[in-house]
Amino acid sequence: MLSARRQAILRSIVEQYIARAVPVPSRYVVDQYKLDVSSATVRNEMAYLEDEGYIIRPHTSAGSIPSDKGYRYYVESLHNISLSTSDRFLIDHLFHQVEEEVQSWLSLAATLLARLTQNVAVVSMPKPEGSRFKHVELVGLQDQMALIVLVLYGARVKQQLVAFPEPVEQPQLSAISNKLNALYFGLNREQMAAKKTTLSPIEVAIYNDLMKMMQADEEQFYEEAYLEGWHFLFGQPEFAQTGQVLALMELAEHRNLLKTILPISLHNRGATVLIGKENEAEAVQNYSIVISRYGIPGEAVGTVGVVGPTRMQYARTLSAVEYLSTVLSELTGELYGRKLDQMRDKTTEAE
Amino acid sequence: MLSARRQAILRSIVEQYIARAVPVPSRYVVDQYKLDVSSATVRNEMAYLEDEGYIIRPHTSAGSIPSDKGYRYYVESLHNISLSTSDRFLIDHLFHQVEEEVQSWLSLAATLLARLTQNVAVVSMPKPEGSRFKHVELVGLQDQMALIVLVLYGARVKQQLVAFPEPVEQPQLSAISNKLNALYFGLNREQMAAKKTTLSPIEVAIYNDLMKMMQADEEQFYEEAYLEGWHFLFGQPEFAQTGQVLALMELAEHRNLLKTILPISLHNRGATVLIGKENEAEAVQNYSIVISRYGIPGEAVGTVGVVGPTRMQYARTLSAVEYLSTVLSELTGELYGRKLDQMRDKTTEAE
DNA sequence: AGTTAGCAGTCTAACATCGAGAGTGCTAAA
DNA sequence: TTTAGCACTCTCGATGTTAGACTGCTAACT
Repeated sequence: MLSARRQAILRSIVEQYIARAVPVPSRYVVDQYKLDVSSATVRNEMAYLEDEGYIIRPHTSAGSIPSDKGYRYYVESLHNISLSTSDRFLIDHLFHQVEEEVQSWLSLAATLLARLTQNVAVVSMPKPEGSRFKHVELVGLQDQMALIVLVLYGARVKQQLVAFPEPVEQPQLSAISNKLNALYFGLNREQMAAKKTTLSPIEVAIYNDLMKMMQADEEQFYEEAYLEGWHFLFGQPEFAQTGQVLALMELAEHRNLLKTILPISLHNRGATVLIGKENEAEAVQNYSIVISRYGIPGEAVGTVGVVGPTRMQYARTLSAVEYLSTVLSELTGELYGRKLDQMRDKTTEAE
Repeated sequence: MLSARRQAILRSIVEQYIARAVPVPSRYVVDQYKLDVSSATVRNEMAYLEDEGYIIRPHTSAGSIPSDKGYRYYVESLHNISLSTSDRFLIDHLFHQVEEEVQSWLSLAATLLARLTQNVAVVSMPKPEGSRFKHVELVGLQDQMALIVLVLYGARVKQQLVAFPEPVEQPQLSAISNKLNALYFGLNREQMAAKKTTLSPIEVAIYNDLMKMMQADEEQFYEEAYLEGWHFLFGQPEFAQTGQVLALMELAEHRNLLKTILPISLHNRGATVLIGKENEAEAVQNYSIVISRYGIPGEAVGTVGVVGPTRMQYARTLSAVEYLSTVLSELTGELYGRKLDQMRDKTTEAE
């Protein structure tokens, strides 16, 4: 446990480094740390902090920058942070006037989060563990072809083309969809497979497609996510050399970034912060990740978070991620037909 | 008109600069240009090319790099280019095993094109000028809420939540959708607006939503496009400083890049190449764009193309864009129920 | 007239040197 | 325990220098 003064000094170093991206000399700490102490005293304390690994010096006669451990200490010491009312108002306002479509919500959330935190934002779809059949519709496109529109629980809509060996008329298609709807309503994939019924060849073809679509839906957790705000990263002085961000972008384009990041949130309640080397994946060990699960546990959960330099505004980022997580939770709740107050119980409990 | 030798020299300079990204000295031109001439002769010719603005020298005693005009000459001199059979085979193969869903096609096309050309690929949705109503489906989600699933011509499916002032049961929803389907089948937005009928308040609410959805569909031309391959750009030596690409990325994230790029293809048949300053938008004047329209003129068209440094492999890029454009045209054709050979007539005619 | 050898001249990139400035670490005194 | 003060270290920008890469030009050659 650090003495109060050392804490204050560390805090000052972290905040100044976050703000200015330049090693912080003892003099600047004195300026900010109002109590009457000289820079020499601060230097002594800084020497201790350096020994303990909270701060690092680029070279002997330079100021200090926080280490991952220093950032961690700083983050742990944050509490009672919350987004400014004006930001909250902005978010609420924008969410009220956006289309009522999941994609729009997520896209808006990603854009907003990126803007607020000046970093890359990640928002994934809210998804139940497995997909459940709700409704299917068959729309004839031409003689031997139709569009399958599959509605799953959670207002997820899938579409796929299907070709038949022989022409099929719309009335017949409607009959088939009625039959399938009656048969499978409310079931998940296993239950549908277990259901023994005799189906015509055409129905079998459609049934197979439905199963494939539901499976694909379950697998595309990692695919359907919004990544927004790359250009902020390039603006940061630590990434002036393109090489630094290159690895991260490659990861992102191969969808591996999402596989790396998204599972983090699932094992924790509330927002999680991973700083630099605390990350398992090597490519993100120069970055910090602030991430939170949202949605209704057991029903449908998604992930919302931020990736940025370890030198990020943790307080602001944490509060932004947390606030957006509750907003998205409410929206998911509406989608799943829960009463909002029921939902609030579940999310605030996590704090 | 340049003499054959000057052409050959220019060509050699362009190709070597594309390959190595380093100013090309006269000696290297001699090495590649097999005929017996000395570097001095080549230098004389290079002096001419420089006077005429085909090449540029970074400084007095440096090799030369092609100017936009030089690239333009080079591109014009390309002919009979086509993608290697192995690449073509790869593309065909991958497109055969992908899901039959427009999004999958486009995403695959973007990824492939980015890989093949090592640059940023842009692929936009195939879209008719206006949207035409095909089918609507109403799925009750909870008492006072339903999901509108709107199918437009071109297998475009839109979904939106709608809330009612009072509970509405599924049978009533089905009745409404039947009525609307009978009423509006095959109409575009203007025709739907012109159609005078008496609608119940709930029907009016849905009608309004439908109109909004169709309008949004028409406007989202610029939104729905796939951009893939950013990381290649950062690998290029000319963009080692992040500042260069920053402007482009910002443009991309605000969707303005698409507004800039996509219209280019619409006024031309076949692939279009815009080199450096030939671009109108300032932010892309350091880049070249190779872009082509695809689809069925008058029915539904989309855009496929590449953005990269002016120093790009034009032959390869052109052929890749052109080939993917025909592949996507065929797929669009299937979607719109045209016979493939009809379609081929239209697209090859453009060459 | 076109070509070329040869060489002077130009420019860059890499490296070394230098000095100013910034900050520290240490010492000795308060 | 704190601090004034100073020697020491390191960076950064400026300046200088040199080797090497190419060119441009001239004069000779075919």
